[in-house]
Amino acid sequence: MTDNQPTERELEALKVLWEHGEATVRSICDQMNEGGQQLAYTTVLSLLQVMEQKGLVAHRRQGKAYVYLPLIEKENTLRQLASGFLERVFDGALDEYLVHALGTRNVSKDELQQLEEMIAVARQKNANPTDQKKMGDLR
Amino acid sequence: MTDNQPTERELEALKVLWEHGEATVRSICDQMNEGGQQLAYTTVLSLLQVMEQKGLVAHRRQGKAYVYLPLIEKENTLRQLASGFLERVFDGALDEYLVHALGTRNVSKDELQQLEEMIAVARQKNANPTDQKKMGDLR
DNA sequence: TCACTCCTACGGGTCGTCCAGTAGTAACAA
DNA sequence: TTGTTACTACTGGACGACCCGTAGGAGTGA
Repeated sequence: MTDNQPTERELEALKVLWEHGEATVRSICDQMNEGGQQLAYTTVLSLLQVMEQKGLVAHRRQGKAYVYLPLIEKENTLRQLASGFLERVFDGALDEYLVHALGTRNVSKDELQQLEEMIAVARQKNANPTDQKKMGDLR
Repeated sequence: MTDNQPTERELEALKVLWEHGEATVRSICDQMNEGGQQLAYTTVLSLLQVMEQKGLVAHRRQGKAYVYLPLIEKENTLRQLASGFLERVFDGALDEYLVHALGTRNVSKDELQQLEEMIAVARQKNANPTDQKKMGDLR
């Protein structure tokens, strides 16, 4: 049913909806344009109409305006986008991705800290305490 | 001039060219189809013709066939794609990206190890910022 | 009633992706 | 020579994503 992945532009609109729960076309348009780009009102309206056809959003009338709300869940969507991109561009090699992402800009100390914590968590998940067949090569 | 980023399909063709240095349309087509998809020969040819117009590749005649070669560099291209995606989808939050990418599948011990090493390198760079002002130009 | 301002609907343009159909050429057999 | 096979490149068009100008409807104040 809903294996329809949003395009990148559609994702922008979804972000607004996820943040606010629901929003009018005008409000979505304004917020999408806060980042510097200038999309016409009708462009955003068309976008939402297509998205509704795909089952990504729904709308209800409020006065003379439409209020749109998201139908798909944020976490799932982002996860699928992240892994899809990783697969298509870096053939699934997470470290390859990271080395390029890290190469672009300076990463703050805090960010590095968070990354390390995430890796620690993943490592714990990985380690299955019941079958420690091998030596203690915890690094 | 060449700020023309390749699309995802174009990137597939570029990967083949980066790996082999240069290749005929037939050979590129075959290798793009190894992953399971089935693109028609003419599809790949059209793709390459468009890419040539964009300045991403060039070709020379070899017998009756065309041999294409890449005009843009791999590392730079991947870096720009990685950071572009990160920016557009995750608003630049590397940890956000990682938590979703990690959530999709199991990450091997080796991969985690490599990730940690990369973070260690980044941390060092942070501590000693004088000698990588030029990182962006070099690779 | 008229002008103004907001809204949605509609049609069309550009670009990326894809391919069927077509035409050219070389090799080889009848 | 003729025609068949097996390659090649080229052309035109379909479709979806993205974008917007314009038309038309509805409310509001003068």
